[in-house]
Amino acid sequence: MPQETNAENATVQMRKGVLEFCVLLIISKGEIYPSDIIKELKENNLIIVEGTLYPLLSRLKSLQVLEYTWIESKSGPPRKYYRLTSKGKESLKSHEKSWSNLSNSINSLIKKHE
Amino acid sequence: MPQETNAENATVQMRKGVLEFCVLLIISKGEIYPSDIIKELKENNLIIVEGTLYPLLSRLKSLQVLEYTWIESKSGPPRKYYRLTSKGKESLKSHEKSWSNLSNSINSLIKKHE
DNA sequence: TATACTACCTTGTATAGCAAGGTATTAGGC
DNA sequence: GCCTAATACCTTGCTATACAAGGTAGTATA
Repeated sequence: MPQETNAENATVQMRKGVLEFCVLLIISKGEIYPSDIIKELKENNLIIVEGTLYPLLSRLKSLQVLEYTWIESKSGPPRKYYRLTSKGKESLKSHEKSWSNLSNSINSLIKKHE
Repeated sequence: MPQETNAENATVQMRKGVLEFCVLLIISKGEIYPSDIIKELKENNLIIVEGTLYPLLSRLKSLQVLEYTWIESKSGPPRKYYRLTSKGKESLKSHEKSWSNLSNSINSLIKKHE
């Protein structure tokens, strides 16, 4: 149902803009497969679901920001282990700048208006 | 055209999730009309255009987060001066919490992965 | 061999930002 | 008085993307 009025909506909206950044951050640590990316995001209070992550990973793959290798699992079907390409490392850097600019802007707005 | 690959896209995406918060912050300082809201956002490096702001203000009005008064201008057509309702003040508080949670989550992700 | 679990992926819907274009009021030059 | 510019409000159509829900397939285990 549309037109949420409750408080949770604020959180949801804010998280949207930074998901790609968070995913790049996590992948930058080392090769990882989607289900574990979701787990790690949740541990950091950043909720995400499969229907969001898979299209995001595909998009980043087709933009040559990410690449992956199939690796067999000992406890189930094979997994796609993702890593950053060199383009991905550049992209992460620019996300980091964006984040730092954005949080500076907002923190200064907060200071001005309290 | 879709599928931006350049660095600016990161900034654009991130700003999206926090626009409502920024607008509430600015209005919380005192009555203000749309064109001046845009000016103030720009001064804080948060680009926004009319086609984004007017629908946002209407939405917040219909959710009873904002209210406005028409005030005559000495240099042009009359202006809608917006202010927060009591519901709006609550909403601002929850946005502030969301912002603080989100930036904590992300900053801890950054620390972990550097 | 059937069920549970893990892992991958797709489809349809709603939201929201933006580009572009439109209407109306006032001021100022002539 | 009349035309142009400036200011201010608003709408339409498009696109991107997050999510809910549901689907496919490989592996383990009872």
